[in-house]
Amino acid sequence: MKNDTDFQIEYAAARRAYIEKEFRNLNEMQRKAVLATEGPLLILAGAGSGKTTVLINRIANLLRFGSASDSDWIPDNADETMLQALRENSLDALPFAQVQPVEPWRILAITFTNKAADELKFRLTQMLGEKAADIWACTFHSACVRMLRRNADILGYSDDFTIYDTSDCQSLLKRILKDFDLDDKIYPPRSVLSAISKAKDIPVSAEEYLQEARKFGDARRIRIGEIYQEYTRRMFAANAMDFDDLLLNAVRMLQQNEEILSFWQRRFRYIMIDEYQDTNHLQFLLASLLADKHHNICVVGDDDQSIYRFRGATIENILSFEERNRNCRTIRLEQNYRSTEHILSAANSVIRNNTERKGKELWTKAGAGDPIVNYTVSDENEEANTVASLLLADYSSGVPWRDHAVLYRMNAQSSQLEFALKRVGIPYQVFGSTRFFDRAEVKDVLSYLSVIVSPSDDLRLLRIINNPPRGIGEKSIETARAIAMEENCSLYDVISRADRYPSLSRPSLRMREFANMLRDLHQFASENPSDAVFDEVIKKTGYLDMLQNSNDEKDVSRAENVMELKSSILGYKKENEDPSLSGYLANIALYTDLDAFDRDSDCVVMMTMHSAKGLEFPSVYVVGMEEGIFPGTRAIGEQEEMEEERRLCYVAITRAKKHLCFFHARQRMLFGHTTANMPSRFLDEIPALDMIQKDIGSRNSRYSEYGSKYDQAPSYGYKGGSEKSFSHSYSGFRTDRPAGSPSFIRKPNSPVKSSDPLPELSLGGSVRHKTFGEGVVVKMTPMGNDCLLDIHFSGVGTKKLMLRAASRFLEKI
DNA sequence: CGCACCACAATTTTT
DNA sequence: TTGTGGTGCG
Repeated sequence: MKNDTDFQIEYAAARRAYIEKEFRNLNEMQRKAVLATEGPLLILAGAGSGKTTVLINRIANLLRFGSASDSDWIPDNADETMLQALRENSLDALPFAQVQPVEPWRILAITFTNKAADELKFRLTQMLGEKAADIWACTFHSACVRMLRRNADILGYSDDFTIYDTSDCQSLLKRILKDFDLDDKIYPPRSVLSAISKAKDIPVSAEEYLQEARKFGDARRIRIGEIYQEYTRRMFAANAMDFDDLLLNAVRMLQQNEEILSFWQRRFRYIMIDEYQDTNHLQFLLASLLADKHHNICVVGDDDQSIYRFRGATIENILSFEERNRNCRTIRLEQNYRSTEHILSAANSVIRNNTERKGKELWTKAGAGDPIVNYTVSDENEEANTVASLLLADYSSGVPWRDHAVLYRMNAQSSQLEFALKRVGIPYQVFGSTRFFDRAEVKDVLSYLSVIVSPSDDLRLLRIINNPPRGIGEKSIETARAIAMEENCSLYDVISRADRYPSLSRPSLRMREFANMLRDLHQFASENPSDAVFDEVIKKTGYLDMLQNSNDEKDVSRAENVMELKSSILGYKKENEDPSLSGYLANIALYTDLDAFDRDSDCVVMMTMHSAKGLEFPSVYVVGMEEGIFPGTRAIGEQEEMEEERRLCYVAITRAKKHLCFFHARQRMLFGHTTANMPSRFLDEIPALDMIQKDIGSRNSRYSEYGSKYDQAPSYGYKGGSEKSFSHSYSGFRTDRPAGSPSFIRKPNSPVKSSDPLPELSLGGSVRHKTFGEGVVVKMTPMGNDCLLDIHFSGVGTKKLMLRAASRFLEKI
């Protein structure tokens, strides 16, 4: 009976039905995607269509049922009893529904951000428990690091290679330009770096690049080729890799070594890649290599959300996935679970103006919802004030701060908004300005730690050799560098035996003292945990002393930042079984500010539209909807650029769940110049039915001007501490721990400490606000441990303020 | 050698 | 307007 074809079909169908029941909470398309386990699969997932849910359930399906949902194969021992059990959905039918359940470590799930990876891991753990820990859910870059740490030696790197972040690369490049005596106006570091990055993406080596450039006789390209070559040489000498190198070297490693390739190919039976529209060519190569044995590669993406073309992402990867994988199945997820109809209609209408796309229409069962509001304001101050009052109004009707996001095109637009919110006491979090790990003092200390791990890291050694000052001057350093160049050894080697070089006789002693200190620290690091190394470093180098003995008040916050770094080291130690200093440093390099996004703290979120990708908020405020800003000047007249801007607009719109507001100003001051801009063309692309117009007019402009006088004073009225540290959020590592995060996650601009004295206000009492002047309290509405105040300021009008956070602007009179 | 002052330029940036 | 990098002086 058991080989009977009918039975086989029946059994497979019953098995599939059984599995389908497990995923009955998904919609049909989602379920299809979850159950299609074998072979290449392209999931075109519109914004808010539940793609993470699909990813997670797909993994769950693989772990639980293996390929059963997508296979005709039935076990030899399959019989009527088992079929019956499946049909009856009986509890012990599970084994009958399994075909080679997948071991967790055979799954590779690639995301683009650490945050997304953490989120994935967290949700997988929730669903699957402990075994989720063995799934490789990580970014391309961290996957590469993990693979390279095992075998980078075949490429000539040692396994404790360091990772250079963008600013490290920039300083390296600047050094090279200087040494080559090239003008950084003619060879701007950023664009040279991007040329190198593009070359690596193809990938083309420095030698090939040079050869090609020489063939065409292009002088500039030859120069860039030479820079590329030197850059590569120095990176290698420092045992360092930049972000592109991580990918490039992983690819090289797999291409060059059959054994390693086959190891990883066999290991990853299923590969999933999220945000596929943002992959570059190297990432495509890497994925292709890894998937070349099992061909079980599932990519999820949305061509309409590709907004990183400028960074080398190629939409081509997703557009041609079907051609490249002939037996590929494609599933479209178009039902949106996030937004209301008006918002989706706007999104669809805007993106329809793009030509290069697969074509997709989002729809929802959520209902029409509230129309979008398009505000016309007179200038950027009124814009900020309007946002602030809308936020306050919403908060006073019971909506938490965290439900709101303010999005803009450029980080430079955030400052006026910050002041407006600060003034009325709205807690907020700004993302994307100076990263914590980019701060000079943090980089300094990290450089010490890096050099201790790998002394051949010339770049970082240069950063600290005379910092704190130890009498090793520019001249001496140059001499030492020249010797290092000549002897083809590292700078460290030269200074540690400085007494051997007559030309270094004067700084010799100080150099050797410094080298000895590093050597001792290196020794210390091999026997002590990383936090102790940190302590030893700041003690022995006198770095913290330097900050603490300084008269500059900025150094107080610098010292705080340095100590914050220790928290992050401790955090790393706590979360890793085998914490090493080099592991910590690698982790840092791959860390971004967005990872610190803290949805637990009740704050309004401010970020660029780019950073907002992948997030959602009940209320979204998009400011600066003006020609020349969004779309930016550079995109106007450039078809491709414009389409990217439009995709960005699509991303911004689809962040909103319920409420969406646009703002455009009649005139705006940006970079010190006032310009009058037309409303953004994207606004015209939104159907009138979905959007109502509101003109704030110039009624309030007098008051905003009054306010603007103070808006320009950066640290106005702030007692002690650094302003910056309050308006930014940063933290150490976060594998998802929703609550109970260690203390180094700082709550930004959070309502003032409850210990701070609050002005004792009473209804009808008089106050003075540092911006608005004198006023009378006309209404007090207690909210949680705070209080919403309505204060009538003479000549300004009635303003709503939050007592706690606005108290530093307020005094009782 | 360190600090102060002035010119200059300034999308976006998952790693 | 803001931040940064280069130069010149004490």
